[in-house]
Amino acid sequence: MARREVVRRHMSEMPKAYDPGAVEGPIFTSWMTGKYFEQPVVEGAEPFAVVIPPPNVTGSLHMGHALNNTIQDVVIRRSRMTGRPTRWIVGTDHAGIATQNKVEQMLASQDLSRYDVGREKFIELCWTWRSEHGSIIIEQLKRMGCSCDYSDEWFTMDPSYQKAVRTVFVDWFDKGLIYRGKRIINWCPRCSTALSDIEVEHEDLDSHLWHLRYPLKEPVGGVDHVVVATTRPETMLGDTCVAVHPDDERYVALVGATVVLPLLGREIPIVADDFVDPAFGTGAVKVTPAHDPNDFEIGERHGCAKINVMAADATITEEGGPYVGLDRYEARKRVVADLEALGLLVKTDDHVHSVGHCYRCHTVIEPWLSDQWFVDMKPLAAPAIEAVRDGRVTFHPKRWENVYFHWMENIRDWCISRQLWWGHRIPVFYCDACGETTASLDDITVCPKCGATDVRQDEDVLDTWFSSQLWPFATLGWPENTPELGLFYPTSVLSTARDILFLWVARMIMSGMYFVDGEVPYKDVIIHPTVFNAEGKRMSKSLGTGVDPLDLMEHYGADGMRFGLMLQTTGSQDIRFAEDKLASSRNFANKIWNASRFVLMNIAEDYEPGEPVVETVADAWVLSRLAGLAAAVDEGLTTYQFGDVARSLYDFFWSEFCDWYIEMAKPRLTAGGASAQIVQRNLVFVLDQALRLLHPMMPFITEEIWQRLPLPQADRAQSLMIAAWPDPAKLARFSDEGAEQSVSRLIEIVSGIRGVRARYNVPPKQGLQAVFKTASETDNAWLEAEFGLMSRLAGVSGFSAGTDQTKPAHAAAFVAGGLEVFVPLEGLVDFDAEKARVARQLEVARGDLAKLERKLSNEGFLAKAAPEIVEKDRAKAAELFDTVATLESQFAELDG
RNA sequence: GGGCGAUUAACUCAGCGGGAGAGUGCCUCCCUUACAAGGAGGAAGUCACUGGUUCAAAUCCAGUAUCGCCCACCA
Repeated sequence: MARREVVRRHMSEMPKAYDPGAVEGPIFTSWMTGKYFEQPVVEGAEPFAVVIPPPNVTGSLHMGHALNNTIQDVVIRRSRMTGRPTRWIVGTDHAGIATQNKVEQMLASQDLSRYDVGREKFIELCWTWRSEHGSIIIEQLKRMGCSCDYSDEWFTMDPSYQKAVRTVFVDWFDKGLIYRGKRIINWCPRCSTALSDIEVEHEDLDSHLWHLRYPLKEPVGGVDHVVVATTRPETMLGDTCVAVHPDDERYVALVGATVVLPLLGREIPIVADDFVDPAFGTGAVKVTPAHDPNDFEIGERHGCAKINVMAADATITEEGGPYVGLDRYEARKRVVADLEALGLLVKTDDHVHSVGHCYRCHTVIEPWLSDQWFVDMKPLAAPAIEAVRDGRVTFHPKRWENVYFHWMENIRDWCISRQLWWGHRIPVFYCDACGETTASLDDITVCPKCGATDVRQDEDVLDTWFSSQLWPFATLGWPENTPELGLFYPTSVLSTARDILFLWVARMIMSGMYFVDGEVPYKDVIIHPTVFNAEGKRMSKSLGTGVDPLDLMEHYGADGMRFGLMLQTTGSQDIRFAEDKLASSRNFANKIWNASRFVLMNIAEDYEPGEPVVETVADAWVLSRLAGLAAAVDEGLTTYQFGDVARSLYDFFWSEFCDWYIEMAKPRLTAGGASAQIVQRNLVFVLDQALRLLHPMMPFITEEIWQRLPLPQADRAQSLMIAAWPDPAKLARFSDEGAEQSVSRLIEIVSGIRGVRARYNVPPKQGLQAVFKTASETDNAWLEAEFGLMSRLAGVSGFSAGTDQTKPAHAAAFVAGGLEVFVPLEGLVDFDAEKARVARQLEVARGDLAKLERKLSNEGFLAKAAPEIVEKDRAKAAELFDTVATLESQFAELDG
């Protein structure tokens, strides 16, 4: 009922310019009210699901989100229109470190730390923070028009999600895939937590290679010291041996000797180890097993002590003797200075080396020895590698599969424990009485082994990515065996940025296959381009190099931003964000608006909705082009070629529908009668189909217009969102090669005449005459039939045509569509200019002809090229030959 | 150290074996009853370089240069 009113809205309500701000809000509300985002499951139809990469609750929309969510919405809306039960699962990620940082900052503003408020209160504050800020990004997705199922919004700390996380942990723990160990991990002294290897960002920094002289306790063969090279001199406080290569003749005699560690006086051995590269530095390595993964290995092999000289905040511990309490960089300075004072600093070389930084706060990470929980990844990786290899999961573009394989085949164990408070607490309980360690789905207070009642839970929480990896099935209700899980798993497409390929994508495949019957979590993975700024730099809020999607939507509309992004999403090329593309898209929206306004304005009072009818070549042409468009769009979306699709839509709508078909339709509309009725139907039909094809990329404007279209009953729907997607197979009936050729020819001739008009500055209102010298009776008939259109489009009021026509005096002349065209211009022709122009054309035509003739006289070409190519070139050569002859005679005439 | 991507018109980018394209910008004309966020016309490119494959190369292969990205236990 409400819809009826909407349809009846008169076009006078359509302002001359499209105003996205006035349209988008109400349209989105109507979608929400209509519950179109929650499409019911239909028996027999193949479900289609996408899980959104859950944005952090701390997040706000940036250009990466804008692009990624446009892609997902395009795919989702297209699927929904094809009638498949379609769900876009939405939600947010609790984002352990990021959220904890936010709340800690908040506390810091009151001069408080998390320790001041305590764990319980702190977690409570995190929940409060989440409820106050966590839905900002969800609202921004709505602003973009994203058609997620907001009625079922997920959060990675929901009770059922917590259950999924615990189920996974306990299962892997019981299977021995999760273990605890004392290892060198990546420690962020600022966040005060361990990080996994892939949460560390390496950056080459200019630094130094310090050469330190370590004295021997007793000289060996006259040698009283060994020189080691290091990039982190402060770690020498934790040195427990010096290593050399066993075959290094310079040092072989020293193996087994004792070094007195400077500054601390500790006696440490010289050991031989294959790891040492004799060519690097001095060939002698100071070994600090507690502060370097390689040194850890060497230390293990030689039974050296592991002395931890650094505290959690990267200050020196008591093990560092006089340096206790100093920050690591202050300690570095002091150690170097003190060694220099002792004459033990041999030299300081400039040295560039790669330094790891925390991916959350960019603090330099410290390799640090500590007790952590790990996942044994190799057994999980094997089936996930296989799934991509055999095509159960396909990456787009495909080359990302190699990146995936490389990482998966060299996968290392995953450190999953974090020394944070906000997150999924590790469900492990220790019994101090009997030493038992238990992983449990439910909290326990009694030791299952000895019955002691003072069990305590592990203090750490899990890596946020540990819970994120469960997203595709935890959001479908797993570990319960829900109907949703059966219907929508595996999901259809995952679209994401490449920087979380390992952190998230790979891990979802591994855990999904492990827990859901060996089934992959999604069939297609789209790795979309990264959006950079105009200078090609990463967009960054802190550096002020970013562009805010909300501002863009303000200026260009949500549709303008979406379409502009889609235009730039081509191949695998990263996007240097070009705002002028958004301006064209906003203009495009305006074009759609005005073309629609024109169509609606020209619908007669007694208009009867109905099927399109081919009355003229223009009708046949536009329907044929539409059929081609539908096929191209459908195919392009299937293969995720978003840029191609956007361009096809743009070109069809603007260049073909607006510039030519609407212009060709005008005389018929003005004339009225049966022909007007037919052309109205065709205009409505083509517009309707075009709006459907445009809808996934430009949902708002298309919906707003579509509601006003007078469609046949069968084509109607409550919303364009759920209207039928144009079926290329059905539209193929409109394909008409002949009509396409005929109109191409017409366009060529009209453009030629317009060119004459522009060259001689003939005012638009001044009519022109045209004389066509044709080659056959067929041409004459064709001209006779199509002249009406031509006259309107080129402003030609009269014509004569025939095989015997000759060039009138004072006429401009050109060749187009296989005809010689003369436009008499009494007194207007500038002979010199015209001569120069014809000469130029002649030169080009002769050049082309010569090139073609050379090709056609090449026996290799004739023998080996495909016959249809040869045929095409022959026809082209014949045409060029005629053109050259014509131009030559024109030139001769001008000469005389 | 290993790998990947890019190099096409002034700018941003398509095209990826057989006629060099688009948008923006620029030049000329036009406020024509859908749209000046518009219409019509136009100028503008040894497709980075070198070699190879092919009847045919912007397109495939190899190498070079420049820029960018990723991976790697680079004391």
